[in-house]
Amino acid sequence: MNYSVSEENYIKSIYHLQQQTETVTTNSLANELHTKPASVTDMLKKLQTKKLVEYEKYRGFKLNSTGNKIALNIVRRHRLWEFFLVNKLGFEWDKVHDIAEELEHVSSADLIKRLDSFLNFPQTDPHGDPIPDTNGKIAIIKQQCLTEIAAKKNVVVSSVSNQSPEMLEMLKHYHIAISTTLKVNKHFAFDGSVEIKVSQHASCIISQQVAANIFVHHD
Amino acid sequence: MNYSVSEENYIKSIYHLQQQTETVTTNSLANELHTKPASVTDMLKKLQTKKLVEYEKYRGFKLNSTGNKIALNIVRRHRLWEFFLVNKLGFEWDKVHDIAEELEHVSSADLIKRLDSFLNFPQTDPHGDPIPDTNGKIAIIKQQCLTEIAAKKNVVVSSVSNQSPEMLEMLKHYHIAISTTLKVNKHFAFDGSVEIKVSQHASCIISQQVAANIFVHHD
DNA sequence: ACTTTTTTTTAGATTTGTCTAAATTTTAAT
DNA sequence: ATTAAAATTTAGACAAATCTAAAAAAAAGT
Ligand SMILES: [Mn+2]
Ligand SMILES: [Mn+2]
Ligand SMILES: [Mn+2]
Ligand SMILES: [Mn+2]
Repeated sequence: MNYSVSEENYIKSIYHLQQQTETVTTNSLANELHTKPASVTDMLKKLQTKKLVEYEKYRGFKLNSTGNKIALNIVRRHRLWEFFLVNKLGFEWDKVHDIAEELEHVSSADLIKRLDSFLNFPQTDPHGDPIPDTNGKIAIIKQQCLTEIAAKKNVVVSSVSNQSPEMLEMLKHYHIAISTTLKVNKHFAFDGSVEIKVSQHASCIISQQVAANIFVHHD
Repeated sequence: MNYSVSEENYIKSIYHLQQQTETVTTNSLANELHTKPASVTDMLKKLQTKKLVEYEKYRGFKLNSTGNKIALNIVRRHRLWEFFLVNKLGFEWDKVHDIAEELEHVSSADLIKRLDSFLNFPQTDPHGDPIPDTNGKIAIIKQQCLTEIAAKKNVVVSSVSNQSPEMLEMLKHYHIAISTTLKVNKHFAFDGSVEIKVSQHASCIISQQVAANIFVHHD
C-alpha cells in the first residue's frame, strides 16, 4: 500500500517518539509535527482504520508491527538520503535534515535499492544513527553519553543527539565529528564539565551541556 | 515564492505544450496531466491570479515570462535528476521519468546547485534534451528527424522523442543510443523506411515510425 | 444563417489535511 | 472527595485539488 506524505510524516514521528516512551501522547506528537492536537486526533483515527497503530481514546497510542515496519522504511530512506547529501553532495550535516525530510517521500523502491548500492551500503547516517536494512532490521548501537564515561578511557564518537547548526559549530571548534577518537581526562564536579583530548590537539574542556549530547562507544 | 506540486506540474506541462503550439488549450492540458478539463480551468484561474499565465476565457493560455522562468527551473531539476538516475544509479532511460517527476519538486535551491556540480554540469539529459541553466537559459539544439536526412550523410543521434520502454528495446536492438554516430544509406519510397549503418554493425533497415522519433545533428 | 458538435466554463460535491473553539475525559492539587 | 488544571476529543469550518453534470461559448457543418 501507498501512504501520503502526511501519513508518512506522522508514522515516522510516532516511531521516533516511541524510542523514548513506549506509548505516545497526542500533545507530544502535535508538538513534534508542529500541528495542533486536534489534527493529530484526526490523523490517528485514519491510521487506526488503516491498522497501523494501536489507539485507545484518551490513552495514547503506538505503532503496531505493520506501522513499525513502514516507519523503519521511511527512516531508512531518510538516512540514506542524508548520507548521500553529506558524502556525495558535500553538505554539512546540519543542513541535510529538511531536504531528506522531502526526499524520503519519493516512493520508488528501486530508487532506494540503487541509492543504497551507489552509496556502498552505509550502516549509519551522517549523525551516527543506524540505517535500517530492507527488512526493517536496525542495529542497536550500544553507546554511552560522554558524561557517563570514566576518566582515562578512550572512546569513539558514535552519534550526536543535538544536530543544530550551533552544535555543529561547537563540535567543529573542538575538532569533534562522528567516529573521532578521544580520551576523557577528567570530570569536574563543580559544573559537570569534562576535560577531553581529541587526537593530537591540545586537551580542552567541554561543558556538561555539550557532553550530554555526545554519544560514544568503546574501542 | 513557493509553488505546490500540483501548480508545478501544471506550469511544466503548459511549458511543454507551448513547444508545439504557441497557445495551449484546456483539453490538451487536461489530457497531458490526466485530469479533467474542469480541473484545468480551476487551476488556470489560480495561476492567473498568481500572475504566471496569460489567460482569456475560452481563448486558451500561455505562460508569461515569470511563468516561463519557473517552468524552466522545474525542467532543469527534472533533467538533472534524470541524469543522476541514469549516470549514477544505473537506471535505463525509460525508467527515470516517473521518479524524476517526483524528485523535481524537492525545493532546495542549494540541493540542485550541488547536484549539478556533482554531475559535472551536464548539458543534456539521458534523452538528449538540453538542461536549462540557472538563469533559465536553454540551448536550442538544431536537430533534424532521421526521415529528413539526405542519403550518405553521417549524423549523430541527439535525442529521441518517444521514450517508452518499447522504443528503448527497439533502439537497443539497433545499437542506437544518444550520441551514437550513424550513416543514412537510403530512403525507401514505398514505406518510408530508412537503411542505416550504425558504427561497425551491419547496416539495417528501420521503419519510418522509428525513424520519425530519432533526432540527429550533423558532425 | 442555422444547427450540431466540440470545447470550455460554472455549479456544486468530495477528499485530504488542517484549524479554532467548545466539550469531554483524565490527571493533579487541595 | 472535590475542585482545578491539563490533555484529548468532537464539532464545525476552511483551503487545496479534484470530480461530475449542466450551462455557455466557440467552431464546424450544412
Ligand atoms: Mn518528511
Ligand atoms: Mn540523521
Ligand atoms: Mn512532477
Ligand atoms: Mn528527459
